[in-house]
Amino acid sequence: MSWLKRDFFERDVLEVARDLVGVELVWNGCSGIIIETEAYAVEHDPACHTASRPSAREFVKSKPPGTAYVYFNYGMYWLFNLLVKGGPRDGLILIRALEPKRGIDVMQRRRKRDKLHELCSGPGKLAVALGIEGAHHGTIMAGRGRPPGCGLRIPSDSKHEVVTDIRVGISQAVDFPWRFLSRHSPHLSVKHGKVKAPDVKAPRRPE
DNA sequence: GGGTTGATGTTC
DNA sequence: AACATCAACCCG
Repeated sequence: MSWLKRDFFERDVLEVARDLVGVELVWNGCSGIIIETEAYAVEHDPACHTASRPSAREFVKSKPPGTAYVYFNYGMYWLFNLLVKGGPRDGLILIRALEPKRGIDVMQRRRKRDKLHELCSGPGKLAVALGIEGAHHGTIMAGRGRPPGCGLRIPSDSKHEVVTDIRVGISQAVDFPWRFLSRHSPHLSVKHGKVKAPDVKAPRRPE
């Protein structure tokens, strides 16, 4: 049982996203096994923040691999990502679901839910459960500078059948098969990725 | 079950 | 205006 080091995040973003399934995310007294991730690539991926946000490009440029990229979405939820950098493809990996392990009572209180499969079965949910907020943007999660309470650990008994799927909840590059999940886990977020149907209520383009 | 909707605020 | 979400609510 050892902490992931910085070089884990110095590889191709898809490889890292797949390898994170089965890894324990440890966060200030709470933890869970990562069972679902999504990869976003810095280059040639319209769904990645770097495609539209200068601040995200600056983050990638200035931070070391293994740094937490935390942002606020839909006016309500913090989403937790990890920076991959220094391999063939740089990117950000969204942590989408955990199997709760440690600090379950604390997570139940924060989530106001008792059932284990409702604690961390989604990226917004797991941030609430772990107590992740904007102040944690930039937390170093591997290598030198990592706070003692936070990190990524390889469990001794990691047995996961990793399945690939398309990414969830986006409207750009919807068909990239860059979602990775542990098959049959009861702690996943949504069941299957689906290509969004055209929105009939979308405003028509003026003549 | 599945589909729909409102809550909410940051970024560009 | 769009947005890497969630839970409550409807209907059946």
